[in-house]
Amino acid sequence: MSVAPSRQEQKERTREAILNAALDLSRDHGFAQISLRQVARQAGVVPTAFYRHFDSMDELGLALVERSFLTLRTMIREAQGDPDVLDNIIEASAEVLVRVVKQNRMHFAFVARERASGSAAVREAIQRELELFISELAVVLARLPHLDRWSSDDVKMASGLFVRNMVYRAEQVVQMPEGRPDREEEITRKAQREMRLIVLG
Amino acid sequence: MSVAPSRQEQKERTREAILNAALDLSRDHGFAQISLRQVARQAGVVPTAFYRHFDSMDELGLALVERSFLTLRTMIREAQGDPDVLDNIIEASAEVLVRVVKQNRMHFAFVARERASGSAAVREAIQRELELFISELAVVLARLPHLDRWSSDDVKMASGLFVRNMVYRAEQVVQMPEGRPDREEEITRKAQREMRLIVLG
DNA sequence: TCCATCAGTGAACATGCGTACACTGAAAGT
DNA sequence: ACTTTCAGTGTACGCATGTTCACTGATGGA
Repeated sequence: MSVAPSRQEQKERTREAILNAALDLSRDHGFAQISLRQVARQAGVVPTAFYRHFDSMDELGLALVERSFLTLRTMIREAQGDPDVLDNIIEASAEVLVRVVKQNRMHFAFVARERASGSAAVREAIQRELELFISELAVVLARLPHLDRWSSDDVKMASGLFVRNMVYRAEQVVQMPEGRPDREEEITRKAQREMRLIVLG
Repeated sequence: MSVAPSRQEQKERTREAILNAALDLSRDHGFAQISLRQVARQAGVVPTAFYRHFDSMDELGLALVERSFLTLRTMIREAQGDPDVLDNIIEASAEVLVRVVKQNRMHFAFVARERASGSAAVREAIQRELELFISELAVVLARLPHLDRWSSDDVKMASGLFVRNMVYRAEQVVQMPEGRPDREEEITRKAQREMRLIVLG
């Protein structure tokens, strides 16, 4: 027998339901095109209940950006701790990229999609988070054998190229049909070659 | 005294007005979020008149993609003819990029924005055109001093990196405030360094 | 036990939407 | 001179939207 959830717990569950509903609907139509009522319907809640959790769709969007980048940050933190990754950053990071993106397909799809379009608020939030991510990655890259002699500007530039490439490859993985390990391997391989090109430049 | 325009001419003018209205409105809200009625209003035409030119907003979107890539193709054709560009592709192409993007700000903004989001039809059309553009650029790149010994796969990859970089820098130029030649120069310089990094890899 | 809190309800509204339809009147074909 | 064509008009429709408001009833502190 499960105990009755507390008020807080129940509210949190509904909030999650709304976030997931929005993420799910964004997949097909893009976040900017979905309506408050659609989200509420998908979340199994009446439209007005939406306002108990978010003031507007814009706020929902910002919450989704935050949640998505939490995943990305976790990824880079783990990579920093793993000695394998530091020894062999290119091969490892390309593989990690494909794996993590596959596991968090929806979040990456959201970021990749809404980065350039979407509402102004969402777009700006993503741009800011992405800059932050590039800076964080630059710190990791600076400790690489080939790059420890580069100027910090150069490292940051390489980090930027890395991340832009990641975003692009993430788009591909996201658009990739489910049961195609061959396509997946091809993407991993191409990403590796491109990253090598950047780092060995 | 101007002569009365022929039926055809007048129809073409209205078509252009609709295209420009859509491009203009897309700037602020994204193409997918603007309505048929908004476009008609901005074009100075009644909503039902829209149907005399396009079957749906999707078709309007495809027409916009086509028109935007015409600009891009013209650019690369000109670059191919110019000996300056071939001798010195990196410096020249970065400058050309910034200049052309500035002149066709709206078209580039449209492509950059709708590439990842927008309706499925528009998205796919842009993806297709972009692939085509990468192939065309690869032909140009293959004739460069450093790259003439590369495998065609490698050249195409470099071309892909080039174009993705271009799209990214175009996004920046588009978002750039009007009277800021310093920012413009900075973008040109960064783009040059990145392209050099790619080609000399 | 009583009572305040507050997550979720349900009806109502004004508004903007896409599209169907019958129309008008000038241009172009005969 | 006539008739046909057809770009653009004006009305009307059913529908989904965001937001308002008064409400309900279980939770949880007193």
